[in-house]
Amino acid sequence: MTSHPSRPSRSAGREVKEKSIFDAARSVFAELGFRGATTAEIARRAGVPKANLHYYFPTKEALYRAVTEQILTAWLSAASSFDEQDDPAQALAAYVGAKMDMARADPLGSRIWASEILRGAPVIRDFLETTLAEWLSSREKIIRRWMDRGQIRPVEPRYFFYMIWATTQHYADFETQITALNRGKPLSDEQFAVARAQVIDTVLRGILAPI
Amino acid sequence: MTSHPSRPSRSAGREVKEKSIFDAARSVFAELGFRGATTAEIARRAGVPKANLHYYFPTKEALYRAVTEQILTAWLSAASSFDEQDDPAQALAAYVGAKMDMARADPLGSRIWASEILRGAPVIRDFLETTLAEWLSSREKIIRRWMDRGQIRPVEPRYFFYMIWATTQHYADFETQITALNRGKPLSDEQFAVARAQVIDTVLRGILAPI
DNA sequence: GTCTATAATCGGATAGAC
DNA sequence: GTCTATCCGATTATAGAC
Repeated sequence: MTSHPSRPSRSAGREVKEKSIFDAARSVFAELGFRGATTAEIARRAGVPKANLHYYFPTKEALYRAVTEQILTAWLSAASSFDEQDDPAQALAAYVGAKMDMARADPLGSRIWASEILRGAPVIRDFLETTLAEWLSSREKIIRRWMDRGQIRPVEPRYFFYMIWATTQHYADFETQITALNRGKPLSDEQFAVARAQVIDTVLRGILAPI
Repeated sequence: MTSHPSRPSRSAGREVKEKSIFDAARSVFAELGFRGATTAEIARRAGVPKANLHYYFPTKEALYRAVTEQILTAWLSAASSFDEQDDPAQALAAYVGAKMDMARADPLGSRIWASEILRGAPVIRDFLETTLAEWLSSREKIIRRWMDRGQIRPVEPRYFFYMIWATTQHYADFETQITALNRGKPLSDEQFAVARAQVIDTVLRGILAPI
């Protein structure tokens, strides 16, 4: 009975193989985008025959959607790190720090997002227009409250968030360039820690009202 | 004699057609990257038969190299906007402003650069490791001189430049996302002017030593 | 569930008439 | 210089044996 489970989810081997395909897909999509990626290359990196890949994920698009789905889920959980705290410095430092940690922990996710945006966001457009837009609006209100209280300088909240997103994601999306400018070596943990602290500090100094 | 010039450069029609292919290539490479782009789609957008494209640019890679070549040239001319002036605020404001203007004037160039970095920079790697690295080193010295004089706060110059690059290029690379977050409308000239001013202001406040 | 073989289509590039 | 017709390798996906 258990040797040939009709429902694949029962098999532990399935999960392992599915994950290796999934991970390989992430790396190929991150490098080459949806159109540039080939199922042959994904299968090669996963170490499975191409037909096997199509058994687990019927089409290239289904695989791509599964990958983006996971990225949006991860984004949602990280977005909550921006809590409505009373102290803007503390809240912003936590948020920017979390974004830097994400870029470090999952650079591929950031790159797939970037690539999807570059091609016009056909798959995640709805997410951008609904979930992301709502999130941004709600945070905008918090920022404006801080401004009204004189806790931060007056800024246009949207452009302020774009700066945070751009700067933090840059460490993932442009890792190739950063490495090339670092004598060919990826940033060490120590270097990244310095960059992380400096990004937080510069962002805060840029927006906090001088005492 | 002139009706069938042996050297194509003699023909004015050639320049027009070459440019339309070149421009179409820029837009397709910016959206889909080198691998994702197809010569058929480039020819379609240029309004020429595919074979005609291959007459002017023998291979897809030759066309891509011509496109990147132009981007590196544009970068070099913009890089000089960071002059060794005595006043850091003035020099940095000019540089950041110039970068914002570039992102607005030529978003495609920025996107092609981003896409090239995402795939590991096979074509511009040498440029990154030589020209760009040297430029960064020389500017780093200027920044350190300003720090020594107490004109700006102590920062790691490299990460400071990464923030400038990331933030300014974000307006080109993530235009799709920014538009989606702006009720589906691209930033107007007025909105962009606000963003531009705010980016300059925030960067300066983040690094300038409080008086 | 797995994987070799293959169908069907796409994409880069060229031949050769005009 | 231009462009239709076409070659041929690459690519997505499936058939069908195991």
